[in-house]
Amino acid sequence: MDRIIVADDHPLFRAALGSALARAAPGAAVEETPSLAGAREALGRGPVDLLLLDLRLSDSEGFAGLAGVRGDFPAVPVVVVSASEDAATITRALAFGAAGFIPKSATLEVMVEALTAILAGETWAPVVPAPLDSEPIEQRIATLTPSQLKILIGLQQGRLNKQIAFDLGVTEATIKAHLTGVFRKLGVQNRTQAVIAARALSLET
DNA sequence: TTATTGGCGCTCATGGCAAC
DNA sequence: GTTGCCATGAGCGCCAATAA
Repeated sequence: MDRIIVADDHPLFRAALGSALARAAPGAAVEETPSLAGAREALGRGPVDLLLLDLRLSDSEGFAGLAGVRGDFPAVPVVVVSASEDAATITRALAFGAAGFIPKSATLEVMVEALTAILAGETWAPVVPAPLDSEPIEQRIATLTPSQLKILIGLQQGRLNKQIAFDLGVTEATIKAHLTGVFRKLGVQNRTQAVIAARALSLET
C-alpha cells in the first residue's frame, strides 16, 4: 500500500488533495499535516511513497523547506503544490528536485491526472518550465549533494561552521570540506557570496 | 604601537563506503 | 576497477581582542 503525506496548512486544500489521491491512488494510506515539521516527523516514521508539499506553510516559506526535505529524504518523491503557477516558480521547484508541480488553481481532474503521472514515475507540471539556462544559480544549487544542501541552508541562516557541524552531528572539518565543494559548484569564492546565491532558496511563491 | 593569541574561514590530501 | 559522496586531519591566512 502506498503511503502518502499531504503537507498543507489549508484544510480545504488538504481535503481536495485527499479526494484526488483517492482516485489516483486508491487504497493509499494518506496522512495529512499542516506543517513542515509534521511532514518531517511523518517522513521519519517510515518509508513514504510520495510527499505533497505546500511551498508556504506556517513553519516554512519558499524553497528552503523543499530543499531541506530533499536533502534529508532524497529517496522520497516530492510534489510541490503552490498558489503560484508562473514558469519561474515551476522551474525552481523542479530544479530543487521536485517530482512534479500542482497549482492550487488546478481542477480535481487535473490533480488526478498529475498525481497519476507522478505516481507512475513521471514528472508533471502544468506548463513547460523555463529553460534552466535562464536560472544559472538554481541550476547550480540543484547539483549540490544532500549534505551540501543542508550546509548551504545553515549558511543562509547565518550559522557558524561549528554550529552547523553540531546540528548535523559531524565535525567542523567536514563542514569546511563540504563548503569548499559548495563554493565550487556555485561558482563563488566565499560564504557571503554563497549566501547571496542561496537566497534563491527563500524566494516567495 | 606592536606582538601574541585565539577564533574563524578555507584549501588540500587522504581514506572509507556504496553503487555501477 | 571506477566514480561519487562523505568524513577527517593538517595547515595556512585573516582578523579582532588582549597584553606588554
